[in-house]
Amino acid sequence: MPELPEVETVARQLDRVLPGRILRGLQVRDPKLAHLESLAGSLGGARLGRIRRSGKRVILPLEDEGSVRGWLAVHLRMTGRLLLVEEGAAEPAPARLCLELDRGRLLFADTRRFGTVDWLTRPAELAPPGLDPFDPACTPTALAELARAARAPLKSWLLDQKRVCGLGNIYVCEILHACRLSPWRAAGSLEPAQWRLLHREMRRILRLAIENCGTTFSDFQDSRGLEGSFGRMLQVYGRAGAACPRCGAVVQRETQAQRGSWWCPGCQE
DNA sequence: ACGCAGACCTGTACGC
DNA sequence: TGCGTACAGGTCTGCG
Repeated sequence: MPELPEVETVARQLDRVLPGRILRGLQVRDPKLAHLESLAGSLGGARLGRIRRSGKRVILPLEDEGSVRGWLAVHLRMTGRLLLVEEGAAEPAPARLCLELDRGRLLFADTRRFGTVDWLTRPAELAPPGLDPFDPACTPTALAELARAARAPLKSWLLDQKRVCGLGNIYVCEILHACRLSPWRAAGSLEPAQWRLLHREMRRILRLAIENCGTTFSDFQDSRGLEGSFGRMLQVYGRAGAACPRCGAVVQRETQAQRGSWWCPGCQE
């Protein structure tokens, strides 16, 4: 489910309440996360630091007297959720992992079990794989340079996290529609003005989605168990057969690189 | 460098 | 109601 705005939403919410809380215990409830079992004994008493996003991962630092012991890096993949459960409250969903805190618990719930949690100890491992859209280094020129001579379709190119990180299927479809660019267009064929437009629309749409706490298409929930409201603003994603809000043509869905692409043949080229 | 198939998992929606 | 099928926001590996 989660792309950059959803991960950012979760990280911001957790950052308001988690820093300073003490980890009392760690329960691994899914054998797929058995690699974390050795941490259960060693991390007791550690203090949570500032929570942030790196690419599509949520980073939870664990500290000791101000020095960082390491970072839990959570990738939510399709159905992962980080849910904060206050003292005494019932667990809203089956959890794969439970961090017991001095007050309450943080659950990692994840129906499809694709999500990952890694214990990182080297700062270099925290870096996102590609350019973050909000990184000052991510400029229209930098994007154009990265895509120079790329023949890959624009959509596949943008989904590759090693280039730009944070975009997923929903936001790529929405950004390309906003720019009037076809998902099938070769990435290396854009003019400088189109890269400027893409850069601007990418940031605008992601920022708007963050303000709306993300998109709940089927199962995204934030750390409070609430849905995001950006779904109401979708122009093309999931709207095959509907009229394009801009030109009125019928929105199409076609499979591209094994995934659905939604776009408007009337105004995207 | 790229596309594609298949994996990893489970739930939901839809057609018959 | 029940069964089968398609599909889902992500990413990896292996093959051509």
